Amino acid sequence: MTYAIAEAAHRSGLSIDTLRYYERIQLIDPPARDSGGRRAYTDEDLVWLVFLTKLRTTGMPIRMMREYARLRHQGVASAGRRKQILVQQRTEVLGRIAELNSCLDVLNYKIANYEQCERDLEEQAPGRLAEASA
Amino acid sequence: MTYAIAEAAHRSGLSIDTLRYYERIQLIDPPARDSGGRRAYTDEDLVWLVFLTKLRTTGMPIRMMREYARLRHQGVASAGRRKQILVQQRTEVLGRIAELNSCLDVLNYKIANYEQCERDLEEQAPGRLAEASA
DNA sequence: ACTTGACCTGGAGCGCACTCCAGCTTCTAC
DNA sequence: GTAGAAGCTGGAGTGCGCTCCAGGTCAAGT
Repeated sequence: MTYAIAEAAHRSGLSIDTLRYYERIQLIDPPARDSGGRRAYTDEDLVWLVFLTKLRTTGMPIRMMREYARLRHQGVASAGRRKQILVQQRTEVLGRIAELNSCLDVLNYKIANYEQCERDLEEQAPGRLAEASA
Repeated sequence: MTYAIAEAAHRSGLSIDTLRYYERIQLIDPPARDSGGRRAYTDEDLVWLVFLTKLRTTGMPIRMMREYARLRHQGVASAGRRKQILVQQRTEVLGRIAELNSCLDVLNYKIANYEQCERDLEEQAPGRLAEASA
């Protein structure tokens, strides 16, 4: 089973242009072509694409994804380095989540402040207005 | 107490250039100037800067931070809209955290796979090599 | 035969968020 | 009074990750 580029785009969540772009920068191997010279993506291609989108979602720069892709071609010998990249990325993700949680605290604090302000307004006791507008 | 731009940069974690840039695009109000025409940031300026960095960290686009900054000048009347922006951003952050957690699962799965591969190698039973190199 | 639509290529363009630069002024320390 | 550090301005440049475009090919339907 193979997929035309539009279908591969649909299934991977990437755009057609992005698929071609990823190929150009060697994030993905050039897929097979059909008789008319059109790209024909395999399920295997799709699995790799989906994994790439996961790495992208973690914020991994394309440069590093390229390295990972390159290492993959070197087979088992590069497994150590590949694992290292993933472990490093996991650390980044954990850090990022922690960072976001900390920002979430700030947002929640501010929002609570606005809500208190709203309640005060209803009670005609606008004591927190200055605070909320800061 | 006021701070020269270098000190403000240090305390906010932004670069000097970024501080001037934020001023130019009206994310921050032009700070007071000292007798020599140099920027003199107040503690209040710093508080706002730090809050801005929090919003940036959540991934809020500068365009929206600008809107928030603009609304601030309109005082209490804009509190509802400001709260709305923060609530929306909180939703985004929660979504982003969920997304990152899902990617984390993938990373953990892959890493576990590599580790299993390493153990297999030690035991001279390399059955998972193909899987890990995928 | 011909239109239509999906796909092809190489290359240019874009939006974002900075970051850097040249050339100038101003304060501080010696 | 002079050197050096820090700051100023307006504007250009950068890196990233796409995204769009012109001009062409190919295959299927009518």
